[in-house]
Amino acid sequence: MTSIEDVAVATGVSTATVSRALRGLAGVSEGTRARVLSAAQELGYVPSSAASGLASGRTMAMGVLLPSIERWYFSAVLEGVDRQLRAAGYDLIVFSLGGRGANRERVFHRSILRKRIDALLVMCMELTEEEHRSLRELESPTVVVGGSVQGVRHVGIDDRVAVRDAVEHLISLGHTKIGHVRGSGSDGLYFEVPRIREESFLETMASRGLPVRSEWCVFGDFRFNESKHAVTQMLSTVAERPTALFCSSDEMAFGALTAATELRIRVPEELSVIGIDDHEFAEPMGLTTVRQVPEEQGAFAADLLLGELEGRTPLQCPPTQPHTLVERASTGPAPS
Amino acid sequence: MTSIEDVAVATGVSTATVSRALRGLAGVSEGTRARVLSAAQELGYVPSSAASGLASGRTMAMGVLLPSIERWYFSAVLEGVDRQLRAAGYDLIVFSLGGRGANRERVFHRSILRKRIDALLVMCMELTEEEHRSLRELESPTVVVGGSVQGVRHVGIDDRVAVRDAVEHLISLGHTKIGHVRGSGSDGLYFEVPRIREESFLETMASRGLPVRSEWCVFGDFRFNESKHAVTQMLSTVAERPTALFCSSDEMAFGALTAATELRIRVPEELSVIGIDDHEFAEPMGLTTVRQVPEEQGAFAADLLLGELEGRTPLQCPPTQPHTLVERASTGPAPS
DNA sequence: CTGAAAGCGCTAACAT
DNA sequence: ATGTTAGCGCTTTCAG
Repeated sequence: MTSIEDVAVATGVSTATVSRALRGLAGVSEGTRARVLSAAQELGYVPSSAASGLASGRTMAMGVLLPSIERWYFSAVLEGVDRQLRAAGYDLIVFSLGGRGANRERVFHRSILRKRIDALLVMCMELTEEEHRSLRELESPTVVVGGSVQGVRHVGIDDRVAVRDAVEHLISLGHTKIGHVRGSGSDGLYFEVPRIREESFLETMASRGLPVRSEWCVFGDFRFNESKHAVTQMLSTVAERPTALFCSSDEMAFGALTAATELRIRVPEELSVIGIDDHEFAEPMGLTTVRQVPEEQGAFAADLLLGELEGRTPLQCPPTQPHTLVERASTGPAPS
Repeated sequence: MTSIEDVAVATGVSTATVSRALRGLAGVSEGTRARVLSAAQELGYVPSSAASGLASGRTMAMGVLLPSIERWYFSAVLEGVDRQLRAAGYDLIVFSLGGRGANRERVFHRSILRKRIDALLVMCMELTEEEHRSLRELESPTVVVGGSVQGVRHVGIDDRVAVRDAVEHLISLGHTKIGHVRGSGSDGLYFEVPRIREESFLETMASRGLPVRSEWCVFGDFRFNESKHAVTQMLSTVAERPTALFCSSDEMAFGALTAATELRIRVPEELSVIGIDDHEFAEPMGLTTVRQVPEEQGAFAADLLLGELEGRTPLQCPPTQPHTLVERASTGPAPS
């Protein structure tokens, strides 16, 4: 590998000057900079991140800790994070717990703390007190994306209001018999979001004086398949059917939609379905939903962290991210 | 930060011994090792990856270069890669081109080559000759996952055969009027797979003496929405409809399914639909498809690379990954 | 089995 | 504007 030394020799300057020139620092004459640049180019020189990281204390990499990569929300956030990071010349290191929390300790110690990252973005999970302390000692700025977590600032929509908007949309269409398809965090990894969504559903119903029937509330595990089964089961056994279903995520709403189709229950004439997310499939499936844009959330969070790494003053309370009701064909007036 | 020096002092041994003890190398008495371990534990010592990377030349990180994170196949592969890496104590660095190939040069030089990774897994895209050379100089083992690429070994299914299996399944059901929903790589990032799938469709049809009608072949861009529109358009304008549709991916098959539903075309009575992938939604949507398991492919590729990093002899031709036809409700006998 | 010492390749004062 | 000089924290010969 060609090192900074080689470039220095080739240009006839010191390594310090090469370093300065390459990083665009002030205090290098234009002539020298040009010669350094071309020599570096010529030699195919690429600085070693390990060496510069060791010397400068900055790794130019950011970590993202998440429960799993594959879920729509997570990969979308990742996409947004990556976009900003790439633009800023930072690398993205992914720490996935792969659905299980078991190896979490190892992830944290063997990876995150190894001075490999300058900042950490945590997706929808709580850090233990000890993990927090470790990060504070490392002085790595941290932010949570997606689910509010006590004591840590977070970037995300206001789930409470988003749910209320969804449910009130149903109510405004005349629905009173409203069921709920809820999720939960696998292994308690991101339990906050499903909980808040359920609470808000109950609150909104209560505030409108509408009863909630427990047989209309089923568990869809944030998944299409689970939701489809649960909803099928519910719709085909219950004495009286709900006229609308609020689903805590679009994927579960897809399940509800599919269940309805298979049971020959017309949507929205007999059953309205609303979700949350605006998943890529929501539009083609005609699903009414509350849109959130995870990619933007990820980008926002990444920018926030990036800003702090560049010395901007820490933002203690990032602004709430926007959500919007998107009306499509899956909701309609309650049957009379 | 507590350094190896601190641990050495606390234990009363040299840093060299601490290093050996912590890494489990031979030549350290059990007593010493135990004392070192407990001191390290006590002090909360975590080795710096930059320092050890610089000194040893191994970063304990692997890179994954992909066109975008969010597409199902990519994130699923990533999940598999991460699983194996995590188990081996390696970190995962993600280089996403974010759909556009523009910043590719920068990604490569500013990131990949910066001695930040020990090996590179490339997803579905070709490396330029120069990129290859760079990696060879770095001596980083490389492998491509998902689409065969000339001159580089790759891990993936045999797309040609997979497509043939799908199409022959339709033919065996008596279909002769078969259409195709094809994809393509965005910006030529992963053009190989869609091309092979299309070719194989044509070949299979030809080999059975079946004509291919160009008006039945539409472009779905590997997406639900595009596919739905294209299929809707096609089915509602064509003089005679096909009785079956082979879709180059499940997501496009979902689009076809949805299009059919909206047009009140019964599946599979009037139209059979088959995809490729076995996407998470395929089962609940009742889609017949050819299953591939990207997570396993990613894990396999990661293992392959990991093995070489540990000195196992390079595998020039990784075995073809398996695919299986999964029959569900979306395919049935051709209408008579 | 353990220690001393020489770097790995770069950055960051401090000089000039 | 540029060079000198120390390290950054670890690994790795080479001795003992």
